[in-house]
Amino acid sequence: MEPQTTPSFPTVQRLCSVYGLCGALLHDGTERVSSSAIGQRLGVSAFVVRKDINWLGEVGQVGAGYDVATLRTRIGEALGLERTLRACVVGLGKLGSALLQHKGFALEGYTVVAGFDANTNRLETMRAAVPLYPAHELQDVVRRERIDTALLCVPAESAQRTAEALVQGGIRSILNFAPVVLSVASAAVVVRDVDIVNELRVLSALASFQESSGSGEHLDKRNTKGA
Amino acid sequence: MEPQTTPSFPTVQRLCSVYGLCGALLHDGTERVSSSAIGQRLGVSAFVVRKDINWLGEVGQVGAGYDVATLRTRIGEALGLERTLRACVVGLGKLGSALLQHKGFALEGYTVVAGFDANTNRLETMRAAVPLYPAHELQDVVRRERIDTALLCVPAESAQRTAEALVQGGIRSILNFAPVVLSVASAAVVVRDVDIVNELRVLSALASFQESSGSGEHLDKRNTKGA
DNA sequence: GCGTGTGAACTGGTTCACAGCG
DNA sequence: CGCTGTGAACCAGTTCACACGC
Repeated sequence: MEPQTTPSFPTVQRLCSVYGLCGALLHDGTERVSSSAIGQRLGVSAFVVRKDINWLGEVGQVGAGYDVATLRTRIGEALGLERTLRACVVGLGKLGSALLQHKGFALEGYTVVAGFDANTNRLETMRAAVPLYPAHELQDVVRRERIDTALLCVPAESAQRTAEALVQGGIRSILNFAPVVLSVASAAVVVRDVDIVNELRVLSALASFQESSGSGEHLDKRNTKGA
Repeated sequence: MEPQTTPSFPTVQRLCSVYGLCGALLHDGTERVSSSAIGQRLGVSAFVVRKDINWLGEVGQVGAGYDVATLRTRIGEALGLERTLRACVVGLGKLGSALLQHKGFALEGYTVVAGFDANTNRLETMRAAVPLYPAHELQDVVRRERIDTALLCVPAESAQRTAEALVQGGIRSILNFAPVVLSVASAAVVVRDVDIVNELRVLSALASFQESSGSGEHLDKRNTKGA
C-alpha cells in the first residue's frame, strides 16, 4: 500500500519529471504510455523508468504500458505532490519579479501568496497580484501567512541571513537561486540550490571537453540533477 | 600536464563550484583554503573535494592547504573556463528578459551579444543593451555572430523546434529553461536542462518525506546537480 | 510478441585509512 | 601535528536478463 522505503534521490527527481510528463500527455489526450516512450521523452533508459515506477508498487498493465492518468495520480500520492503549497518570492530583482509574475505555478501545486524586498522604493513602484512586504517583516509574515516554501532570489551576500529569517518564521522548504550554498541548521527544512551561473560554467566545461575529444566521446551531458 | 581522463560528471560540477568559490574568496582577500573549508562551504565532504582537486594533478602544499589563486587558475585551465564565450538569450518573456538584463555574466566568462523573440511587437518596445532580432533570423544571426551558447527561454511548445534552429546555426551549447527535455541529434552540441517547475516538485516531494519521517531521517536533500 | 515486474550482476562514485611532507 | 595525496574497501544506482500476463 504505502511506500516501504524512501526512494533514492535520483528516483525522486525522475518520478517528478514523469509526473510532469503525464500532465503534458493528458493535455494532449494521450491515454496510455510505455516505459520506453517515457524514457525517450526524459532522456533516460526504459530500465530505470520501470524501476522507478515500480517503487510505487504495481501500476502498469503488463502487456500494454501504463494508464497516464493513473500513473500521474499514483506518483502524486506517493511523493505528496497533490496538495497545494503556499509560496513566496524573496528578493524582487530581475529574477524574483519574473518568478512572481509567472503564471503556471498555480497549475503545478503552488500558490504564490507574497513577495518581499529590502528596497521599499521598489515595493511602491511595482505592480503585483499579491501583497508585497518589506524584508524586515519576512519572519512575521511567513509565520502569519503559514507560508510553506520560499523562492529565494536575493543577492549572494544576503542569502544566508535571509534564509535564517525564513527558518525562524517556520518555513518548510527553500529553493535558493543565490550563488551560494545555504547552510541551514534545522533538519526540518529542505533546501535546494539552483545556481544558474554555475550551470553556465558546467556547460562551458562540457563544451570544452567536447571540443578537445575530437567529436567523439560522451560524458553523459544531460543530467538535470539539482539545477 | 594535461588531464589524462575526463572526470566524472559530478566531479565537473563540483570543480565548477569550487572555481566560483575561489572567485568569492579572492574577492574577500582570502589567500589560502583547506579542503575541509571548501567542503563546508559547498556542502560536501572534504574527501571528495580532495579527490576532485587531485584530478588536476598536485596543486596544494601538503601541510597548508591550497593557494586560492592558483587553485582557481588550475581549475579554469583544466575545464576550459578561462575563455569568454558569446551567448544569446532566446525567448524574451519574463525569464528571458531577466537573464538578458542580468549583469554579472560578463564577470563569469560570458558576453551576451543578442536577444531573440517571435513577438516583433515586444522587440520594438523593449530596451536592451544588445541587438534584438526576430525569431526567424535565429539561425542566420547565430552563424554570423559566431554565437557559442544559447539561453533558451521559449515556451515548452517551441523549445524543440527552436533548439533545432540553433543547432542548424552552429551553436555549441544550450542551457534550456523550457520544461521539456531537448533531444538534439548532433553530438557536437552540449545541452543542459534547468527545469524550475520540476525543482519545485522535487522540493515538495522531499518536504513530504521529511514530514512523514517524523523529523528524523535524511535523504541527502541538497544536491545541486543540473537544476 | 509486446511490455511490465524483478532478482542478480555490474559499474563507478564515495568513503575511509593511512602514508608523507611541511 | 595539520592537511594533502592516494590506493583499497564499500555501497548505491544502473544495467541486464528473464519470467509472466495480456
